[in-house]
Amino acid sequence: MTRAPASRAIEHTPLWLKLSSYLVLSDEEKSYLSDLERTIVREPPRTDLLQQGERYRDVRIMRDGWAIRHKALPDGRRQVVNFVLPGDLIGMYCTLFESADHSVTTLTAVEVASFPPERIGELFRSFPRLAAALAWSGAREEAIVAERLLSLGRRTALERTAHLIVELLRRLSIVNMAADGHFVLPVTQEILADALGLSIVHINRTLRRLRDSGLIELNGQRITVNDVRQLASVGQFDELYLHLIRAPRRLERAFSGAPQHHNGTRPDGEDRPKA
Amino acid sequence: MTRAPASRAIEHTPLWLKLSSYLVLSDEEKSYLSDLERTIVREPPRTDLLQQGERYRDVRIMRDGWAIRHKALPDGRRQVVNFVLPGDLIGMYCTLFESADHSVTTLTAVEVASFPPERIGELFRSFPRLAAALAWSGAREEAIVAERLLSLGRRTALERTAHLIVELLRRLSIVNMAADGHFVLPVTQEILADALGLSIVHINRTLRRLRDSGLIELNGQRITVNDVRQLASVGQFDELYLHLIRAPRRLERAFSGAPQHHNGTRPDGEDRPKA
DNA sequence: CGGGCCGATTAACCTATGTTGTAGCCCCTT
DNA sequence: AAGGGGCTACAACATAGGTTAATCGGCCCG
Repeated sequence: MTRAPASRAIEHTPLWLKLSSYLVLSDEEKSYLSDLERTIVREPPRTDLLQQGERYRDVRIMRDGWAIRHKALPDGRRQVVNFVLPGDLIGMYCTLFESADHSVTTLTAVEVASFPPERIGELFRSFPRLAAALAWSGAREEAIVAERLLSLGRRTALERTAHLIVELLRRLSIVNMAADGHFVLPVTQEILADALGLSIVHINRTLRRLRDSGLIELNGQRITVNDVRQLASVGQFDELYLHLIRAPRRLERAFSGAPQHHNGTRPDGEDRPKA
Repeated sequence: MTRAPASRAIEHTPLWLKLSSYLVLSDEEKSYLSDLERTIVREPPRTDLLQQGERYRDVRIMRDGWAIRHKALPDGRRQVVNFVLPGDLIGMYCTLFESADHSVTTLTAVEVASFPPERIGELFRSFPRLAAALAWSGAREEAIVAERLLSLGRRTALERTAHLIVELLRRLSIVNMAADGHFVLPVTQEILADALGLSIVHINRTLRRLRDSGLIELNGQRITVNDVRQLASVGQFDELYLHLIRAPRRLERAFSGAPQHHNGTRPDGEDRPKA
């Protein structure tokens, strides 16, 4: 692992990009966030950033590169739960738990920020809007996992594969890593198989069908989506679950006040539901 | 829907039970939580508490009864994402989003508490430890979904089914709804099928195998697990993912201080990682 | 008492996907 | 240049699980 100074201004950090699509953050929040990303670490491909069963680890913020979050059965069968892209958090949840129930492994060389879990408490106490924004980010991740569950449970191999490709395309464009329907997919077919609950042979067959039908092109790790519309329709892709829309105004309002000490009296209860 | 006064003291509320297995909460936090559960609503079976695509809804806390969280494809195929048991939150995440990406439907008559989403902001601002505890609860739920993803992707029908039964048994015992390996499973085989990504016929076959091998017994909706150990081993069940262990002490410590105003200066940074 | 509906059950048959095995390609290392 | 490892590709065969359809029992309701 290599250490390196933070090279980008916080405004160009993928996490910032992602969060600010959700909330407008204040200068104080911005500077706190940038402090969290102060310690930058580089790791080579195929490094475990977190291991199933592990007790304790720093929280990481992915800044550049790809990783996978995966779980394994004792006999070696493996499921990729999600792809970790720039702007995603690693082990955020794990700090709330005694030990990790999944592993995170890099696919490419990555650049991650790293901070000790104690700072999560600090964050919740002092920066409630930031805490809520991170909860939002976690919720969005869970929504992605739930959608993948729908894929594995109820979509055919072809549909699943199409769906995943469209999802990655959408997620990558948020952080400016995809343009014109093509992007780099630094992934072996084995990993795709483990993500989609298929055998490696069947993933191969399925990709072939997608190529033969002209929907996608593959050149090494570069994938080109020729017709996003049609691919999305094959995969029954509905981007609602990615929750790319800004927070509802009513919620913004609920967060807009200054943080308050709790003092035993309950905040104004005049907004009770219809009696 | 029927309104009813809160009948139980907060200490016996399932949410309280669940959260206090995680954090020791103060009296102030206790009274705020009890205030959130002030408005109680009863709903009959087969009622939608939340609908995919819906814009806005109160947050609900399940106090009694069962529900399912599910997603549907346009053509009607359906996946049950999770079972909602007493102590679980409904739509908590959805308030952070513009609209819901899943539905929640009751299986039995239920008793839920209901509060407007604005109070989430209030909660984050004034009760950071409570906010963290709810984030923990959300993280735990996502861990359950991820484990189900592993099931659908990599476990056989028999393993999946065994795994789910053990999971429900464990979750129900936390809220005192299972004893001696038996509990009420208010669920049709169609719902089980939708939860496990199987056809209804195959669920039937699989349950038969489990019965024939003497691992479980079914009498109407009552299910009895004769040998939890063995059933868990069939399902490759490892309860790590349920995160039933109390919060690590280091995190308790991080939360133990009084809430602080943020003031632009960063809280002590002396606990940086090894340099 | 006679529908009629819903859910469980089972049989017979079918297919999507898994398994096994072989080959070729690319890229590294020596 | 030879060898080896990792990955893609594809053919041949095997099977877990899906589909269709029929039966049965319980329960509600007129």
